[in-house]
Amino acid sequence: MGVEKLQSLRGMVDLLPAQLPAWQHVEAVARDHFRRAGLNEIRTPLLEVTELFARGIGEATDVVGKEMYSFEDRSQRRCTLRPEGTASVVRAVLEHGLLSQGPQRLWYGGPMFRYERPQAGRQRQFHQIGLEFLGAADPRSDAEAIAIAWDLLTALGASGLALELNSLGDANDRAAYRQALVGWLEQRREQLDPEACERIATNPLRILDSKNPATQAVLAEAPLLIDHLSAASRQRFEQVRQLLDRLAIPYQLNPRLVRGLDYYAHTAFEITSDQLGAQATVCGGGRYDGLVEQLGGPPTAAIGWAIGLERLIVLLERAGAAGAAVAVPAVYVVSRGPLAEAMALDLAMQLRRRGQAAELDLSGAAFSRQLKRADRSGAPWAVVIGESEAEQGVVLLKDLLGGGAEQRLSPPAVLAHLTGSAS
RNA sequence: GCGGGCGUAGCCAAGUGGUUAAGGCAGCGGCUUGUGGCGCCGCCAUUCGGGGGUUCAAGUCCCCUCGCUCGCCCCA
Repeated sequence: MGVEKLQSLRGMVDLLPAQLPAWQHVEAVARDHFRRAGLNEIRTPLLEVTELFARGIGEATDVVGKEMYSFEDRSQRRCTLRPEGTASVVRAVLEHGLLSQGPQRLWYGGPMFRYERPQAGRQRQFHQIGLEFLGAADPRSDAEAIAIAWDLLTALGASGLALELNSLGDANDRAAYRQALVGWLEQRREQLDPEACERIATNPLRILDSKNPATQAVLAEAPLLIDHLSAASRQRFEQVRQLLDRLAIPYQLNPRLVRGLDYYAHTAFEITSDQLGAQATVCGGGRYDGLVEQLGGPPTAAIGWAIGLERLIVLLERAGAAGAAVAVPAVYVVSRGPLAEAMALDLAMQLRRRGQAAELDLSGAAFSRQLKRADRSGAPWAVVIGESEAEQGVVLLKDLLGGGAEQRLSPPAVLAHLTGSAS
């Protein structure tokens, strides 16, 4: 039969005109928050050398191990569509020597790609906005980064938010803890689910995150990372907490919060909402003091986070805080007959040149049809041009919101009337 | 990658093996060859995501496949 219908790839979704006002609203509010916080935008390529993510995110992670869109280009270079933003931002900052100009306060936004099973709030192409402070070691930067995320989400009207906080300590702390945890887990191997057993060798910290109730029950007694922090790490965490208290940002300590990407250290946090179902995390982030060095740069303290826009917009819709409707024209121009139609195009363009949103009806249908559309467009004014008006060089200006009263005016008078200039 | 549910027009949706696939919204045309919001009339699925099978007969049953969805996993 007919030609096979084409459709978008699985997990790749279109954003249609009716949805975009909500997106644009979120983006505008985010931009404004970033501007006031003294952040500068950075844009990096969607496609990067695979090694950037392998080295930056960690080979043992799920994201790198099984979720990347990787392929060889025509010159046999290993390429990957970015699964997250931080590694690219760090690469760009190093490549262009931006750190020599001092600490960098950056934000970014755009599509990310992960080959996962699509689900509510989880697509294969999804969008994040995020910020990165590079060269920021002070505990105040942790609190500031979190506060900016919290303020942004709150300002947008997100509801049911909770901030979960943990400290992962530094590399030494984690090595010590890892040893203690592995020892403890080995003793209880037979009580753990098979997946957890596998992870004892590969990524034991992630076992703490297990959703398996039986495993969680066993883990209730497990040693905690927080108890293996050095005095300095502990003190640092305490400072961050005090600053958050001072900012009146509520949080819950979650000693089991272990972020999936390898580069995190010290502060780790997630902002979740109880309105989102399984994919509850709207914002995730933390400190990644080792990453810059790992990617070939100087030792550089850093912290950042990312917000998932699809999830955020779902959240705003559920909270009834979604954006405005699609654009409404100021004038709807209706015409019939060759002379009138030419005049209508000219008038519409002149209105646009003067800053007005003018919609031109090109259907050539009966006036009743055209006016029906004018009414539905929501425009407060219609300009009506028929053959007799066109011959006399005048147009009718019709008030669609009031009683529908019409004035006969010359084109310059209409322009003056609709653009608010003195008539 | 694993498990459950679902798939009728642009959208919502009736239909539960018997042969012309309800209805509503939107769209298009007309009543009104020049006037909107209301009304009335007409048009809008040779076909039920796609393919195969069972049957005299399939949107309805079976298999495969694609997609959506919910959960697991992971994460934003």
